[in-house]
Amino acid sequence: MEPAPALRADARHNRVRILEAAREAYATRGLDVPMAAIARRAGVGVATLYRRFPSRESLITEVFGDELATCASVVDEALADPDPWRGFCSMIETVCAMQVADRGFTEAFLTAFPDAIDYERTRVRAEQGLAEVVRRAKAAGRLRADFDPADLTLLLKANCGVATGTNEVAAAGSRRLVAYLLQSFRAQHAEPLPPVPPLTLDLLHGAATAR
Amino acid sequence: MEPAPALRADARHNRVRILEAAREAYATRGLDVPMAAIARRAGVGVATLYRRFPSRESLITEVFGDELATCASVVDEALADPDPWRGFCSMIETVCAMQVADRGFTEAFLTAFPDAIDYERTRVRAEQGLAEVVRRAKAAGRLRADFDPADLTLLLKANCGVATGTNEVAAAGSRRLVAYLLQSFRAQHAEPLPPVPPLTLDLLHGAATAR
DNA sequence: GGCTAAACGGATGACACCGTCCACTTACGT
DNA sequence: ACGTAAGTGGACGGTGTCATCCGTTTAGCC
Repeated sequence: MEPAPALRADARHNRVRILEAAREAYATRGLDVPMAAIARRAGVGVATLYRRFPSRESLITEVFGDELATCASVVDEALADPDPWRGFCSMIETVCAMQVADRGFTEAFLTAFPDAIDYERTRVRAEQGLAEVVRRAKAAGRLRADFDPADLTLLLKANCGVATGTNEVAAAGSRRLVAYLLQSFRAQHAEPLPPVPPLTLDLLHGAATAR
Repeated sequence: MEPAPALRADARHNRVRILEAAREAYATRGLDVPMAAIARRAGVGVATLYRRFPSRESLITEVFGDELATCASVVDEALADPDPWRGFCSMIETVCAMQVADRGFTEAFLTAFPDAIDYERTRVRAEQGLAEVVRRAKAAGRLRADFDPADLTLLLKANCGVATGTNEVAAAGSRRLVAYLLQSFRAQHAEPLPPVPPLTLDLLHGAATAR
């Protein structure tokens, strides 16, 4: 999977610089930063950037790959928590805080990853972990029975909407939204029932791609 | 307020066509549609469009003005409902459905209206109505006491996040999100309390502008 | 040290959109 | 009917971004 043509030392160095610059830029200014800006920030020429990452997409994919890994680790933490409900909640809070802190991350979630084949594995693992977190929380009787794993995607997308705008306000808004939603998710509060067909992750994903 | 320089008949006609075209375009493709596309859709030249609406912003402002008026009428309906809680709920559901159905409307809400001086009056009226709806619902004991009118903005922004992507999926997601949130808003469910400082509308508005 | 392929960076062409300018057309008052 | 001012459409210059090409520099091996 890695026939890595063995980059020269300076090339490897620059590659890292580019990734760092891209991550910073995406985090602060969102996903559609000019390639030239990233190159400048990284202290390299545009050509270097394009040689290393043939398309804008491949760069985004690469950067986002790391973030996705972080996500996966958050899921693992949730599973490690002895209290299933606390794990569930703090997982959600953490990811939402990440979304607010990093605008690019947010957009990447919306825009979906068209060719994220490399991450498919990570993604699947994350999804399985997620399903397990949900299952545990339900089994503990704390999470309402009609909660669907896809509701997490829903929450994430909702949080994206709140995450626009800047820092503190977005952060406060996000925390409040999450607090509200977590209350709805609790088993004790399970009202009649939300009369809505749960969405599958695939559908949401497909829609984002098809846009 | 309307020294209306009395447009010629054909000009008036075209103006309407432009507004219609713009509304359609914004609804389906979002807010950043090329001016040329709108002109073509309206069957007029680009110059005509620019003469009628000096800047892209002024066009958006104009189109959105109508939508805002619709919004205001929804608030009035809520106030007219003898059951405060039902009015509150259906108001939210209606507006959210509108957001999902019209992508431009959604974006306009996020991007804020920098020079919407003309609408200031409508906006203020809508906000006052909103506050009244909230007050009534609280007085009826159905809406939790720590609910802040700004939470409506929060909900709207969250719904924006869900509204991206296409039609049915977005619609289903939105309905489900709203259902969840409405449950949290109910007085009976008022949990310990969301430990989050309520946001003021001004802050949210300011943040969107400052972006 | 010196050679070579890898890596570099800036200049460059292609493209899309914005907003203006100008020569032609048409509504409408007399 | 006809003159004129208002209205119209398309062409055009300006700008910003993408992605490539090419002459120059440099790392790494002998």
